[in-house]
Amino acid sequence: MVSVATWNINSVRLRLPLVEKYLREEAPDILCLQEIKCQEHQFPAEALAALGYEHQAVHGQKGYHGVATVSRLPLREVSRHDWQDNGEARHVGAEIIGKDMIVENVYVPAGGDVPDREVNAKFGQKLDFLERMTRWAGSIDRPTLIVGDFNIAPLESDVWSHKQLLKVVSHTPLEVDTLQEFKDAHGWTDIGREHIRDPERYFSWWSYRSPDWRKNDRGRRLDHMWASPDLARQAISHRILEEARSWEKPSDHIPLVTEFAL
Amino acid sequence: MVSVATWNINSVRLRLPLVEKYLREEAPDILCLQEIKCQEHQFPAEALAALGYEHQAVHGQKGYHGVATVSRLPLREVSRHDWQDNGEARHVGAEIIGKDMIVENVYVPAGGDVPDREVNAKFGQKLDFLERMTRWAGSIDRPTLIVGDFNIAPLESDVWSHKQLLKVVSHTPLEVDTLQEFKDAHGWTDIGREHIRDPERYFSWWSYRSPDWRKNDRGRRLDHMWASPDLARQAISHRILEEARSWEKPSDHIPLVTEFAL
DNA sequence: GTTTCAACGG
DNA sequence: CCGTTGAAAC
Repeated sequence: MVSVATWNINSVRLRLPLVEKYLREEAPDILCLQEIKCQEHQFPAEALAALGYEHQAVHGQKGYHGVATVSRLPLREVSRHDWQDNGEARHVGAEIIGKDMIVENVYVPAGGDVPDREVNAKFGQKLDFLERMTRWAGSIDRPTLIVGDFNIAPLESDVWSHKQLLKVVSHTPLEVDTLQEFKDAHGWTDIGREHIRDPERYFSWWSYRSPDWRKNDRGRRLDHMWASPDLARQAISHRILEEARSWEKPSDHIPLVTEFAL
Repeated sequence: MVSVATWNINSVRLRLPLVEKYLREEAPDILCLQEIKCQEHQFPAEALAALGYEHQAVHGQKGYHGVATVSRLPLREVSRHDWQDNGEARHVGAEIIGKDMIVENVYVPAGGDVPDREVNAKFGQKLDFLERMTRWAGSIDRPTLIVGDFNIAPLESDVWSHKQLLKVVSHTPLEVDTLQEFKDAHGWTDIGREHIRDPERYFSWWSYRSPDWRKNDRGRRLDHMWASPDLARQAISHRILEEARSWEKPSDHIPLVTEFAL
């Protein structure tokens, strides 16, 4: 059995107590964090090692972005893709020793406000990032799990209002199509949606700007766990921790976890 | 009996819990705050009124400086001097209704790093401020108490090292002389030094930068309470609360309080 | 060292 | 709304 979790933590230093709480209470074997917002030497490596997560692959940068995979199982960092080719720390790949699984931890760019690559360079960069991921996906030759903040909610049931979000970055048809191309390039299985099936409501993020997140529930599913076909068949459970959105000083994202019969 | 306190609070919003603690435990009739660092609409008026300090004269500005006098006794704001003539909120004057006392609450500019008006405009502004106060002092015709952060430590026993601070802004002979001219212009009595007499050590401020403030004790007396001659004769006690420098997330200044037989 | 602001990114 | 940086001020 191997359990893998993913969580956009929005500053791992500020929210170290929440990460510790999560690891203590949920105890996944592997936790993939995005938006750690720190450099590698600032990552709370000892605090997480003290909880048993002594195997770590951290790709940080100053102030923005940054991803980290921490694990109770031995792990070897195998890649740091820069799919935007701009030096931002948005990916780290790790091999889980003795488990025939590669864990790709990714933080797709948010893409700015205007869904038009002509007027908003960030939107173009987001699409470029996905297109380069798609090219990369064709070369995968080992059972792979890719998780993280994809910053796209592909299904109607992935957002609180399909109609109101059609022109909002994260749910535009162009982004959804571009993500679908990535999906097809390797035949990924969307594990989350295998277990919480469309059209059931499934959100992983609620904006800080929208007050009373539980009552108004204006969420989106921006975080994902996708597996290679063979690996996906080993996924035996998947759950999300909505209550984490109500913790003291929360991240705007919640953790997702999948258990594999490995 | 009327007790008046003064405290440079270094952000009243951030340190509201400390102000509340002080008011609950020491219960002066009047508290003069400096460096409230907020606009008037942001001042925690209700919280202080709830403790009985419902009479308030607040002169705030965005982000910097700002003074406030809060009182359990009825009070009427009577002046807001701009002795720098640059719009900064560094003074508020209030009449204590039925007590024949004007309370002038002042925050003298710090004066920058270099004690030379030619190379450091802020030092010149500080001296200008004091000179304009001196001219104003000649016109005082009612029993007056002037308190606040004067940003000058005039006596040798007002600093941890007279020799090492002779060229440090706050203790230069030029500042001390300029302050003395202000003192002479009205015949102010330095109430603090009436009760904790030179050459006894008397500090009201310890820099955040100097670690272990209690052990190294590199303090200065920057905060003062000066009274008109007749009023000074009514001062029956004066004390300082050094322990406030050790409170959680403290101001770098401590509160001073004087009790008057009025 | 501590707090403020402004800018940026989300 | 929340977090980061970097400058300015004390």
